[in-house]
Amino acid sequence: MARERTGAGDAAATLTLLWRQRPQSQRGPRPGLTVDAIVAAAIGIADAKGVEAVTMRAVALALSAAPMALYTHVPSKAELLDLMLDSLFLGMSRAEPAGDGWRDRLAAIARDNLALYSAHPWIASVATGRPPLGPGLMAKYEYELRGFDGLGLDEVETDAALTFLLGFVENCARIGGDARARAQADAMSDAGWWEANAPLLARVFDPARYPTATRVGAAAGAAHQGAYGVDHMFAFGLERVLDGIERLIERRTQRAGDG
Amino acid sequence: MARERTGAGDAAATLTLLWRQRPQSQRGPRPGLTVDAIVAAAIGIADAKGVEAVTMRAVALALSAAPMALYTHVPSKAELLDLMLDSLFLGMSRAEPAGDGWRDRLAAIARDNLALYSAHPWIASVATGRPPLGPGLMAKYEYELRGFDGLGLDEVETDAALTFLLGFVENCARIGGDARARAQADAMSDAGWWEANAPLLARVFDPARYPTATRVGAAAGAAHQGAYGVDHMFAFGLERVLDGIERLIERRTQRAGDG
DNA sequence: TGAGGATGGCGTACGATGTACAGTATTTTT
DNA sequence: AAAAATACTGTACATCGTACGCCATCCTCA
Repeated sequence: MARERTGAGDAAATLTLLWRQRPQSQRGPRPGLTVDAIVAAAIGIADAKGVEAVTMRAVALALSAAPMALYTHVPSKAELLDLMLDSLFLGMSRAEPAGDGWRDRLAAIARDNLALYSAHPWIASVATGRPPLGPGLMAKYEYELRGFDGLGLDEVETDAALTFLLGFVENCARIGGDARARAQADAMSDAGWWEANAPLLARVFDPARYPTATRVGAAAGAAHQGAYGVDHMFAFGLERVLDGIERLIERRTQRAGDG
Repeated sequence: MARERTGAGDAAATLTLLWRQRPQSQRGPRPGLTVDAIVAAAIGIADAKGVEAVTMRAVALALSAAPMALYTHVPSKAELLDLMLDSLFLGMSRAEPAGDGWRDRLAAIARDNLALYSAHPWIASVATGRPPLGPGLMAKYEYELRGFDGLGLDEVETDAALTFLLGFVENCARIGGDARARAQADAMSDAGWWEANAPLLARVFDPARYPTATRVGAAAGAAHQGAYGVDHMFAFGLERVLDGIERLIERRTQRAGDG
């Protein structure tokens, strides 16, 4: 029922935390906990039981510490979520793309992002808002921008195109993650849900009033049975995204030739 | 800190509620509350103070009722959110598009959806998950599918293209809504945030390590100052989306000519 | 060889949330 | 007039993030 947001804490504190710039003093007892350990434990819980299971109490329990002990290292839960995200960004694959052409490069970026969401479905429900400007995001941004090298787009266009591509992937991941979460919660797949509710819907729904919706909905529903739905959505959308970017590139190349 | 999800309740109960199919019996005291009144009050609170302010207690207070009185009419908060959404869908503009060509039709659909998100920014953070299969969504789906009439796409392609288009708009709305919410919470715009944190970031961030990110980020940051950022993102992305769909249409038309 | 001070960690407690449960009040039906 | 069904209310509970104050530990300086 509850969903979390990132980037809500004090900005300066968050930045120094993300870049691990806190000067470690000598006085005082040895820290038994570390930021990295806390982040790792939180990610583990999120992967295993979803974000809503990531409570300060649960994270502390996983580390055999008292709940309030976490606050020595992390200002609040919002910062913890930022740290979790950036940590995963930092760990993403950055294989040097073997210049297979820009379409393959961008498709690989999209697939890598989808894989990240797939491994950690909770990211899609947390990654909204201002992204954490940590080393992970920076490395990711740098790497992904390189995929646009030599396409003739200017800086603003490149950033917009990347944002467009990533937004598409995130949207797919969100829908896919929700579908999976629901299937788990209901112990019933989307297809099963439809079958269970079809007769009920038939009683209230007048096909004559919504002819197009009836026709298209039936065909789309049949085609999207099971987990195949999101895969198809991703494949279809990715082609549209790349075609759209291709048009932009063509126009820019043409303009450069004119000028 | 908390975000809500829809579609979590009992499916059959939700459907009868969405379509207002509950048989009203005669016995017992006159109802002082109605589903519509509850939904309207909840929407009012969400518009004024955000979804997180929509608590059962707050909605009840707005209706001068006790918190638990709501549960007579609405099974749970998840259903209430479903009802809020479907109610807004039902109220959307459905001007018959004056056949200006399919690009204008789809652009109008996108703009109408963006306007809805703009008037009720909280929708973007609630509209995840299985959509409420109520009269509002049905009417919306029917209307929007009509925008694809005569393009030569089959049913599955039409549904996929519409989902693609709407997903793009929702993503824009989510980012825009978050930016606005942050600006309100911090009493500081995104631009102001950047200025305040730039020196701090400069201390931890090594431009030599991320040359592309530095160059593109600076240009994109300058271009996206203020609220213009999301407008630009929407305009840019919409062109890409329509270009991508255009390619698909071209291919289908060509195939039909071949066959 | 202490004394002082900074720091890590903990126990308790508070306000907010959704909602279960057990009534009470009000109306129609028998 | 009694019974049954319905609308509403008051209280209570588990769970969450986290403010606050206390203690234990360790370095540093006298």
